[in-house]
Amino acid sequence: MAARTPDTDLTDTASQLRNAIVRTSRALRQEAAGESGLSPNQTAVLASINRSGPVTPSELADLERVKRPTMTRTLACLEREGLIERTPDPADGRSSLVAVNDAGRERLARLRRRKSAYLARRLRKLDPEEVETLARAAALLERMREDEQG
Amino acid sequence: MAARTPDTDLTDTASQLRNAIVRTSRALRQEAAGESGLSPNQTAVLASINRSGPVTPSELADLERVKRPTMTRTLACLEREGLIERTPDPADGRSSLVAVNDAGRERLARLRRRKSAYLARRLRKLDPEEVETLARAAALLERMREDEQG
DNA sequence: CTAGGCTAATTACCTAAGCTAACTTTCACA
DNA sequence: TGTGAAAGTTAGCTTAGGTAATTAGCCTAG
Repeated sequence: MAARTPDTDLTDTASQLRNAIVRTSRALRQEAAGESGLSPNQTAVLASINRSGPVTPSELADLERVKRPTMTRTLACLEREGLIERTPDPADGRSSLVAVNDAGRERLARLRRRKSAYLARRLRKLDPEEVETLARAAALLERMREDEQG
Repeated sequence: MAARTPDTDLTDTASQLRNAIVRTSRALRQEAAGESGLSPNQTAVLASINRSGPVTPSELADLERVKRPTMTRTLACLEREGLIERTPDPADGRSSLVAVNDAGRERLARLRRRKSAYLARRLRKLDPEEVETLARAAALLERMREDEQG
């Protein structure tokens, strides 16, 4: 059976999606510089730690799909901000377990509530079904990312 | 009437979308480093020039929502790669008009065809209606960006 | 039970791509 | 025609990605 979605459409959609993501991500970074005190990257990592519980830096690097040195730096920053805590890994003396502390959870909750954030501001101008489309797109992007985990 | 989409949902969706975008954008950058020869940013700018025809650097900076010095650097790079051309702006001696040349159009077409690109690869594993959701999300993101143009 | 190799984390350094500030050239108009 | 604003660039800062090299801890073969 012929594919419902021929490859030309797919690569075209891929291009459009890619450009939209790149541009939106740029806008997000720019806004974060303003006020929040935490860059979009740092926020995403903090959310990841929160979701995955105590986790080693290496696991986290894999989750976020960055290299370990990059994660080392991000974690150092989150630690300096007092949002995470490390405990020695009982199973491996080379490693440690990273977890979000109270301050970090508070910060995440606050960020999640921010009505004036770039995206929240814009979402409020959309129809409910458009918001729903974006919510499902977000879930799909995460799923796509996780699928390639191996 | 009560909003179909209460603010709590909105800010929550905003958070999820934001993290998904940040992470996907990271993955895109990483892939681009590999092979394509053009970063996602440079690609997005090239596509923008192609879409908007001959355009001044300032207009382009506004379109992409970056500052002028940033655009100067990106244009310098695209020019070095031989993908764009500048002609003096007949209407303003301080400025110039930037346009994609044949090599640039060829490059864009090639990128659009790349079936092995990060997103294209993953889109092929989704249902058609999921692909459709992402396509609509891309359009929405672009629209949201343009709405704030002022 | 230890030698050698593997792995986790870090450090040092490079690059891309945002930004602001400051400078030059050109424009516009009072 | 002189002055202020605007376009583009240059210089320099920051963040966040990367690789290579180092250190410390783990594990296994002999």
